[in-house]
Amino acid sequence: MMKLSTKGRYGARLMLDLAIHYDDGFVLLKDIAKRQDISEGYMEHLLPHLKAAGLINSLRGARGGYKLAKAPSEISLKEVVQSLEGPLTPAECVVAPSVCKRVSFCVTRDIWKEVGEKISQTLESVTLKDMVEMQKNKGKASLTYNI
Amino acid sequence: MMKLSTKGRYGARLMLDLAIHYDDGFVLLKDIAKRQDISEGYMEHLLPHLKAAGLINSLRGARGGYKLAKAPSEISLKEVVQSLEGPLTPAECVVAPSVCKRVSFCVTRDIWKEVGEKISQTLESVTLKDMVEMQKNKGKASLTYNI
DNA sequence: ATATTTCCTACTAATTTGATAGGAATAGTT
DNA sequence: AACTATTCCTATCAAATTAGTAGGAAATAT
Repeated sequence: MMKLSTKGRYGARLMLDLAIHYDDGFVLLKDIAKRQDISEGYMEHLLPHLKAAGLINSLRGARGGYKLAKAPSEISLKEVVQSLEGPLTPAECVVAPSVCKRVSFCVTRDIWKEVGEKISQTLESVTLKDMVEMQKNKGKASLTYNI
Repeated sequence: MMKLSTKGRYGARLMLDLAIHYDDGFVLLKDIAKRQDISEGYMEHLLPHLKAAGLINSLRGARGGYKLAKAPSEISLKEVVQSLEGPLTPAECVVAPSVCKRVSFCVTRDIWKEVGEKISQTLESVTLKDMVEMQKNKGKASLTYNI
């Protein structure tokens, strides 16, 4: 149904959490899981992908944990989602022409390609820093209106 | 993986085929299936959705078949995909807030919503007529370069 | 040494996806 | 009226994907 899987969705929240705690050194997965209300065991599966993409660093053992490999302003949501979900295109044929013999004359493929580019652009325009700012503003709003 | 299912992909091709044969009256599913190289039995499952969305008309019995309910220029790809895949949003929470208790303060949700709007805009800007034109140009190009 | 933490692999349950099958209802044709 | 062609409807099924659990090995600080 044209949906992100939990990989992309949880991954975005995980990285936002790391961005919020960017100045706190290494952050425990346990703590992220608790704050984000995501199963620690499942979230563990996301980390190798984020690490392979050069987005996070980790330290094992006591006092270990995870932290961003770059400043929040240097990491776009596109990198995060792409590292977890693969190519941001709505159809496989765009990125792997061999899956369909109609690629050379298929009009829908051209359109799927365009849609993928729009998705990429949108996600690329949002950095983790932007998201932290958005979060701060949300907190302020709820303080103003909900109390 | 942020992909359309075959419903959306096959549906787009089905509707393009109907648009190409818009002046030929009722078109046989059998013929569409043959031209598009899609299993007739499977494609049958797409038609009720397209009909419910008011995009096609059908006639049973001998001399029956399917045809567009409106001119190709009056049908956007968005309507087609949406009728088959449901809401064009990358996360369920955007359209069904009850699935997650974090919606009120979740930043990622705001972003998923924005991405969904971009996808909608892109698909809405393409009509079946546009796609027919694209197809014609492709045919011309292949005639020029491939022979 | 010991406690803590990441890291790695295997397994499993649930859901979704893609597809097939059989026949009922309908509309033209002879 | 009988016949043929077609849409329409429902049930079933296999394969793939997704989401999650479990157990323990490797590494690091104290």
